[in-house]
Amino acid sequence: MIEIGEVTVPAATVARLPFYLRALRDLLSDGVTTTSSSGLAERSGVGSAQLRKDLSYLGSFGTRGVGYDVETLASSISAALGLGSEHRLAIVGVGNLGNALANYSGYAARGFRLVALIDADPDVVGRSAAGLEVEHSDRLEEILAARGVSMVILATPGAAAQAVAERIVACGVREILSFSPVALQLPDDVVVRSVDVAGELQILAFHAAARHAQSGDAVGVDGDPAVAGVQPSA
Amino acid sequence: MIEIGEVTVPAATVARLPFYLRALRDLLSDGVTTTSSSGLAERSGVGSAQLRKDLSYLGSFGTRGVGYDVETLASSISAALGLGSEHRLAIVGVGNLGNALANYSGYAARGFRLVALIDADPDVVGRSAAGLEVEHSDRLEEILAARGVSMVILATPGAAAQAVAERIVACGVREILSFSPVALQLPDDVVVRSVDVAGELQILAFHAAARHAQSGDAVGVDGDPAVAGVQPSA
DNA sequence: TAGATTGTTAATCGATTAACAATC
DNA sequence: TAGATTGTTAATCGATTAACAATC
Repeated sequence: MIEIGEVTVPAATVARLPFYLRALRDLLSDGVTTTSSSGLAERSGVGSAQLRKDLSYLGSFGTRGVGYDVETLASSISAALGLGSEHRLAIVGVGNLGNALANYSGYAARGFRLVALIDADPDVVGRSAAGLEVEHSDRLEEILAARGVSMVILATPGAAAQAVAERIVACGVREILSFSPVALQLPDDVVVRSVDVAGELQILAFHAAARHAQSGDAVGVDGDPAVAGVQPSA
Repeated sequence: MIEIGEVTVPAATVARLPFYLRALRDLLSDGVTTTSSSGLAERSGVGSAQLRKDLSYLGSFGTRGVGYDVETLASSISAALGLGSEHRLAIVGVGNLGNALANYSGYAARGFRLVALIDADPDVVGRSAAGLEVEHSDRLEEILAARGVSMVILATPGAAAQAVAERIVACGVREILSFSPVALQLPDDVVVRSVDVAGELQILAFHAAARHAQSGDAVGVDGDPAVAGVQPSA
């Protein structure tokens, strides 16, 4: 659970808010002004009861008998997600993946501003991407402070991740999105979200193995949120 | 839950197996031959009770009073994940991100073999990455069949994702790792894992907002697996 | 034997789902 | 009013945690 003011929002709910927001924005750009919990739920890949329950943690945004105003609900969720204020973002580790993430064009539209690219490799330092020059990690502390970075995407090799993460945290950063496949050991007040591509593939491999064991042996799949044709964020 | 043979494995457990496997491989390369549930749990970023419970779904691999043989346990988890057989992988959508994923060097070591790169953009078709040439999506069906693809990484723009996913599923592929931020509507027997970078950043933004509301307003964080300094896969 | 550590049980906790009263 | 749809309650379900007997 995550408490905001007097309100407590389950972690699982928070993880679904971006889905609702995206579905609402899609509706908006289709010119749809009103939607129901079942319509929005279908677009988001969840059940309508779950959608209504999730929204109920944030407040009461709909009209009984009518549904939700798409624009109002989008603003409310966006506000709940703290997307009103700009979040200044640095990418640390500008290899293949870091570079691809730097070139992602959706940051601004979502309230994020990429303000620094940092790497330890002299061959990478000095290159530019997304209008920024890659700077040397020797100057990490200085750069994070000067640019007011509050969030970091960590895309270094696994071996470097822990040490770099500690330096980042020492600069006061408390939100990290890590692509390094290691369990970072950091203070409890630091929020780390991890994306592990190889791990995701292994989970898929497990499902494939279960499927094969099933036909011929006796296997089935049951109640796994990751197993439905559609499902929210890992 | 996911049933394998007579055994049922909770989805949450499956999602942690890759962490244990990685930690075990790290131990192996450090020359460590034996570990305890608490030692391995710490490396994996989970509690020791959870680790033992997770392993108990797969079987009994340790020795009371002693611990686990690192190599044996790694093999057992690897087998459970179905990494014994090779999984043939295609990347559909070879933009920034798809290209970065193509250049990822860890597939082979993890039992995956990248056998095709497919894109719809004539400017991208014909380029090469990771020793493969990007082929046109007009020939998607033909390519997936000819190469025996069983798993696909989908990294197309959101607008194309649903249609392309349907074609992929029509080819018999049942495991998809999607980087497109849309809720794919696919048959229930298709397993979709989704990675949404912008969504992850939004979740971090929510935590940042909660933190700020906390100091000065009254907010706290409570029991969120994503909130601990270390935590498993999104 | 004494110490250590597993595997499992039972209790707790959190998340999901179904149903429905409130109400537009 | 009749129909529709929300917001919420209560029941179910699944996951985590703590504790401990089994046993090396």
